[in-house]
Amino acid sequence: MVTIKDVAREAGVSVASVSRALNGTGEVTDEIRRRVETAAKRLKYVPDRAAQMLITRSTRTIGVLLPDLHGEFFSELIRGIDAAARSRGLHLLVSSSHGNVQEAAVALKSMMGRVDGVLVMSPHVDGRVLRRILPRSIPGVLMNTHDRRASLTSVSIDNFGGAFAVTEHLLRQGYGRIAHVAGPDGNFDAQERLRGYQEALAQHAHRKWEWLVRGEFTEESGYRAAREILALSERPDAVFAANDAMALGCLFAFNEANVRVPRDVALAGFDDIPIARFVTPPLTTVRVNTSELGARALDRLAVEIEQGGAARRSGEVLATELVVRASTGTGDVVRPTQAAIPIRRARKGVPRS
Amino acid sequence: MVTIKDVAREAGVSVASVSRALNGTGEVTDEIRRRVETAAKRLKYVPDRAAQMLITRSTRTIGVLLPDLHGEFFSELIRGIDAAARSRGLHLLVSSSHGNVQEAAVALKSMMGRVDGVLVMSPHVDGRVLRRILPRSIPGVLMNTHDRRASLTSVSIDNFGGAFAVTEHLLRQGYGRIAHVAGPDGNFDAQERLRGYQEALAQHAHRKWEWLVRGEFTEESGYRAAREILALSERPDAVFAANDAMALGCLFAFNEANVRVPRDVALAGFDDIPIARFVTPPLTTVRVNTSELGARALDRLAVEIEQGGAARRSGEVLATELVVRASTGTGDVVRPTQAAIPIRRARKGVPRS
DNA sequence: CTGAAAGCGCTTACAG
DNA sequence: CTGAAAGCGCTTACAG
Repeated sequence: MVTIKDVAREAGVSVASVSRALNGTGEVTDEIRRRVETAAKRLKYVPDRAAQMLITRSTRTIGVLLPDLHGEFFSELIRGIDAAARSRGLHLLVSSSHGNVQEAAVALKSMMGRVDGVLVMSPHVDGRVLRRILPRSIPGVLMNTHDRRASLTSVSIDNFGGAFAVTEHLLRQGYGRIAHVAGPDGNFDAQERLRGYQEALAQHAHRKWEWLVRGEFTEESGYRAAREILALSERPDAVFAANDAMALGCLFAFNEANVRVPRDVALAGFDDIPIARFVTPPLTTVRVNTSELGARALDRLAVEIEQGGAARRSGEVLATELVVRASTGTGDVVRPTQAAIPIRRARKGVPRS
Repeated sequence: MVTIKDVAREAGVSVASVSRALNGTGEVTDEIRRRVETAAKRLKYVPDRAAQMLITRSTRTIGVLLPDLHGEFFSELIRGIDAAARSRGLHLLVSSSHGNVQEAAVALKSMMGRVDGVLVMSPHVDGRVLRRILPRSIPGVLMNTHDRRASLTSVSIDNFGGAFAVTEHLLRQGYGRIAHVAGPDGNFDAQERLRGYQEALAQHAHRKWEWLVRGEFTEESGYRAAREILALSERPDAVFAANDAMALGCLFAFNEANVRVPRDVALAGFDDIPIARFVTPPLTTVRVNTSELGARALDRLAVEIEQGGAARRSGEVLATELVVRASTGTGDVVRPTQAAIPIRRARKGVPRS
């Protein structure tokens, strides 16, 4: 292994000068810089990161805690985080696949000392849990997780606004009996989407019909939910599933039962996964910019790390787009819903589309 | 920050004893162990990773280099890698989204000193490139990338066997004019799948018809390929697309042109993405255990790290499964193709299903 | 079994 | 501008 001493000897200078020349910190004559650089190149010198970390107290690394990874959503999220990290010269230490709070806490603790901050999205880790685990000196940013005390920065998708927009779209299309296939109990996204659905119905006082069934955000649970719906004596004329995977499960069940979409029942989802526009009929849904969610969260965290505790905590909500396709009876129009707004306002439950 | 010195003072012992007691290395009396543990707990002591890395020359971290992340495949891959890493107490430093060799090399170099080994899957990094970048002391394992000189361990999906099996299935179903929508030129998976298709045709000497069009592994390119196919004066009676995304694009184009699947043309893909069984008709395809690919690659790498250069390099190929669905004219049978075999044999081009 | 001390490779006041 | 030296927090022969 070639160390800074070897370079210093080769260049005929002190290790201090090597450090200064290579890092661009402190003044160094051109002559010395040149000699150091050629020596470093000749010896293929690579500074030892561990030693740098130890002395500078900085790892240039971000920890990323994710739930069990399944599907497109996470690859997009990581993609956004990675691109933002790369452009800032930060490294990413990722950990996923923990099934409960304990495992998540272990994963998080084992990152301490290796990272300058953490990005967290986990059904098991909310603001309270994260605050308890994290040392004061390590900033953390929550993704798609609400922090009640708002003492941690969070970045979220506008689940409420998207669900509101799609429900309102169905109402405007003339559907009056809209069922909702909700996501798992306790899931933040699921709660917000349910809230958007209910708020839109509440705004249209003359349409009081409401029907709810729980799913697990999987195709299978969507299929089962649709079977339940088909068995109702009083069937809905439209179904809004809390994500596209469940909507696809519904579509499968409807096809099987010879129930035509949208003629017999309209169908809408959430996420705009790539396949949504390839199914028959193409699926009305809400487009979510997942990679941007990751990128924004990383940017926020980077700022907090740089400012070292001086940065203001904040909540940010990312806009969604309503994507209207044939499954709700009409064309292929894409309507933006709203621009990013502070979370405070988003949580008031006021329609914004 | 609380250091090992603080714990030593609190427990009334030397730092050496604290280190020994906490790490379980070297003999320590129960009395000392107890005092150290309570002191560590009371002070919430967490060993500084950077200092440990510096002195032990071990990071307990694996670097993972991936191409631009798109789709389900990568979340599954990372999932498999992460689970295997967790069970060995290893951390994961991931980097993706580099568009060329230079960027990949920079990413890889910036990992040096932070990782004990690297896992690589990148269209821009083959065995030769990786060997040039990596210091001798850092082992590397290639995923789905062939190393000509076989001086690096690699773990791959049996693309050849899967493509052979699906093509043979079409031939046995009686299709004689099978077109292939290939993946990008120079892509390893694409090359192997093409080879499997051609080898299966070659084995059935009486079926000489062959037609090839290049795609980019995207739905859009599959759609365009199908448009080309539809324009042929002499149309094929079956299409084998090199991945499911392109097969879905084909299906979309066929539906649009009122060409019925499988009545007018049979269709098969590769990957068995979740949606494959939900489209109409359900898609015949080849199932790939992506998370296992990641897990196996990590396990191999971990062994090489432990053995420190003494480990034998090896090639491993993971079996695939042919999944027969309605898009090729029949039921829902699932047939395994083969067990994992050494890459040497796999590369002979002998049919194994 | 235990402790004093060396040393991992680097950065950064400090003095010149 | 440059170099000698201290020190980051830890592990591990070494001597007792």
